Amino acid sequence: MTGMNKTIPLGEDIFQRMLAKIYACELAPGEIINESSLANEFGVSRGPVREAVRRLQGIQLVTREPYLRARVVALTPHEMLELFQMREAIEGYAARLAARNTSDSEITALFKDLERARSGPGSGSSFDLHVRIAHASANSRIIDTLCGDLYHLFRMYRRRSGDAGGRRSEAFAEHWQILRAIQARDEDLAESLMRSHIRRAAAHLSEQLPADAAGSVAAQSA
Amino acid sequence: MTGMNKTIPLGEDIFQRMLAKIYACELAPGEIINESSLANEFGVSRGPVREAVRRLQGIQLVTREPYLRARVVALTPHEMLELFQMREAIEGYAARLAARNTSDSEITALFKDLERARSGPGSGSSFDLHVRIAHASANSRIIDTLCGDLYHLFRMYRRRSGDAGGRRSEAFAEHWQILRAIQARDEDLAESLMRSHIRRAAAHLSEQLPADAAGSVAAQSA
DNA sequence: TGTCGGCGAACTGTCAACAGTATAGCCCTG
DNA sequence: CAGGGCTATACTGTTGACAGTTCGCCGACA
Repeated sequence: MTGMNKTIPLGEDIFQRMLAKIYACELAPGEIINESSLANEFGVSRGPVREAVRRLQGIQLVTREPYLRARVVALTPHEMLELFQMREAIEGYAARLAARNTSDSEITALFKDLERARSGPGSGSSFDLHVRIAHASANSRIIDTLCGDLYHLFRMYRRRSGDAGGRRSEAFAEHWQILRAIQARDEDLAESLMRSHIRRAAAHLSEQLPADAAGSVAAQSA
Repeated sequence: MTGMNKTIPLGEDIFQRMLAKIYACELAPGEIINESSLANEFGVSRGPVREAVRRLQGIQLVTREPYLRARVVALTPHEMLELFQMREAIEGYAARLAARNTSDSEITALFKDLERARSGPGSGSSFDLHVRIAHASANSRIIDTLCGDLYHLFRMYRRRSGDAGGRRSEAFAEHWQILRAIQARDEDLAESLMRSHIRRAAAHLSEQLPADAAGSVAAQSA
């Protein structure tokens, strides 16, 4: 039992647990973060919690001004659309790079996984292809950005943005087309399709956002 | 004299000063960061320094693994090229948005500033247009990324990547063309030109990098 | 002489206490 | 009864000390 203790960096642990709490909405968007209460909830001092909060601030999951309380970030509908524009730019380019660099065997593997995801469990399978394409871009900076900051933010809000609806089968078809373009090594088409795909997802989201808009805005009304 | 003290957040100050030191290469790429020595150099405790280092880690200017010493990031030539690809994706899209959203008066102002920069001081004027276009995109997430993380990294390395050479007049011509496309509201052209511009800059850089490559790699050889 | 093992120094991680600031409630005043 | 200023409280910012880990040095041994 004493074997291979992984050198327990404590603040790192707190960081992961807070990330989990944010995903689980135990720390909801707009909610105030209290260092002290979190500290004794986790059974540690305020130091590690402080460190974790700073790192969360670094990846834009919490906002904070000097002597004010830190809050879990709450995206307004407008900021949400800006996020989608950012994804359109980066993921589109990732698709282009994927068409340029991915090996044929990797592409067939992607097709298989896509096929499997269609009949598989509903949640999570949709965006996984985006992550896979990000990795296929072979650009580690792009990978880190898409799978890090943007992915965190997106994951936070995915639960409320009904990924369900008729959009699911459409999304599958669009994913399939993108993979086809990558397989055909058509960089322009791959990028164009990915952009359209994300733009459609954004449009679909903004249709059902206005109802939620009041809530999002209310969260940051002082 | 007691009027308007700006509520001095101390760790924030250390953050800024460390940023300045990194820009000035007093903290050179690959150099080891020592919390204690920095602390008594700045005349504060280790706490604020620690906080500043975490934030620098957050914006990818320092790398750090659990119990190991933190270092100022040292980009390999390969990572440098990845950075340029990222810029190509985002700045290209920013140019597109600028063509869509910028007001006519703002565009003429940009032309004026570009003209003025040509005969003005050499340093800094080149990239400023990129910053301006980023702001013109009116997407705050794109602005933050381009003027934050990526800009920091880029600024760190600009001094050594000779921005001089015949490239300077070429860069001006390319900038002028981009602005023309934005003025004409030709989104596709604006994005395409911006991408070409950045790709050419990258090519120009990679030509004179291999000489430096040994140095960059040496910095991270244990 | 070269290499392995242990010892010590230096650094990072963590903690509990202290200082400064903003928020909230209360009292006083108009 | 409403509004403004004051006080109390709770939270963030900062500090110095302590614990755990890694790295470098030195000596012993083959």
